[in-house]
Amino acid sequence: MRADARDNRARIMTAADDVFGQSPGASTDDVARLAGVGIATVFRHFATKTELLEAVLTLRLERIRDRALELAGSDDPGPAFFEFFTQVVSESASKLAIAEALTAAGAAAGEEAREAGRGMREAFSGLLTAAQKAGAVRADAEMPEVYALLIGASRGATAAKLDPETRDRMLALIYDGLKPRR
Amino acid sequence: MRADARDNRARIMTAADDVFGQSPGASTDDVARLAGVGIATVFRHFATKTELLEAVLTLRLERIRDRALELAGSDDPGPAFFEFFTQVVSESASKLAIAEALTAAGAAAGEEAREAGRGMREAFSGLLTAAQKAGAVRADAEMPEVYALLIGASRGATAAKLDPETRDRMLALIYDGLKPRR
DNA sequence: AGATAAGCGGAGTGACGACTTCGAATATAT
DNA sequence: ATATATTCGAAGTCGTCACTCCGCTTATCT
Repeated sequence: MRADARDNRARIMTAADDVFGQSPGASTDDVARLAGVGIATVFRHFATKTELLEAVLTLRLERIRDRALELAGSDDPGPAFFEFFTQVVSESASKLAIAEALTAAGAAAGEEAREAGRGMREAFSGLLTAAQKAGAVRADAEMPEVYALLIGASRGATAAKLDPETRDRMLALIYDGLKPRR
Repeated sequence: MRADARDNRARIMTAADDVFGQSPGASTDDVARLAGVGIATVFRHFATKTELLEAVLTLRLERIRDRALELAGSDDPGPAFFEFFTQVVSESASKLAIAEALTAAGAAAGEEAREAGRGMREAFSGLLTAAQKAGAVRADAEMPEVYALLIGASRGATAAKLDPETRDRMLALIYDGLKPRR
């Protein structure tokens, strides 16, 4: 692969991440313009718009997974779990826009993105069980509903454009529900 | 207004509610086809697609508000609050699709829909304070974050396509966080 | 029943966006 | 330095969708 081609690919990805993160309905032209390349170049690297969206989404998911794995190394599982939860919710706005764009564009997520999602959930699951073993999270809360809470909090915060204080108060309520019953 | 016109208007509204509730990206033709009328008829009753979406959304919001007002009359405020919460979350899928279609189509919601949203939130706020007075919900939880929870739970349940059991387990976690600390 | 005004359907129209084509430009290999 | 194969960008093409125009139909009033 030629050096300039690789450069362009990278520039397109970051531009797409930016553009779609802000408005899911953005056009391919918008991406090309921000990346400083022609439209054809975008389509040469990503055969379809859906493919581009998938690539961007996959990257995001992998970054979140890495963050989870990093925190899993911590020797204080309780705080690690809650910190991860909070972080994902705070950064949700742009990620969600991209996921939304994908479903809007071409129905289901492709294999690549689905695999990335799986990896992310596994890492999160690891954080959860560690926090439970440490007694920071009630033992009878299972992965599906806790994950649903994560998604819900993220989407809620994004949709309602919550200011940070309200978001933190909402998270505090959720965390109280997750803590062991006294 | 002629009788057949009123009939058609009603048929168009229910068709739109149905169609947009299932897929926010649906076209006006789809609505006309389901309603059994021509496209022009749709546009005669609703000058723009946005207007149609707003009408449908407003209707939904008003129905929810009415449900809240109805439950506010109950003499058992705790259960009334939680029942309302659960019900809104269960029915969220279609409502959200419509709200999404609106924002996707024409930016912000118009005056009519915003007014309906305000009314709905007021009714919900009434349920909340009543439940707090009855000691069923912790007193230090305020409207903004509780409302954020409602939105989040709804969006989460919809986005993740939760099966009813997981959804109920998630709600149980949320409700535990809302109950007074022991 | 007959007049008439309101309502109706379906074939346009114009804009927009995903994707393609093709001649010009540029990186690498000798 | 020159050849050549790859990449580039701008101007298309094609399909879709919101919205309009106009001749026909039908409810309502006398």
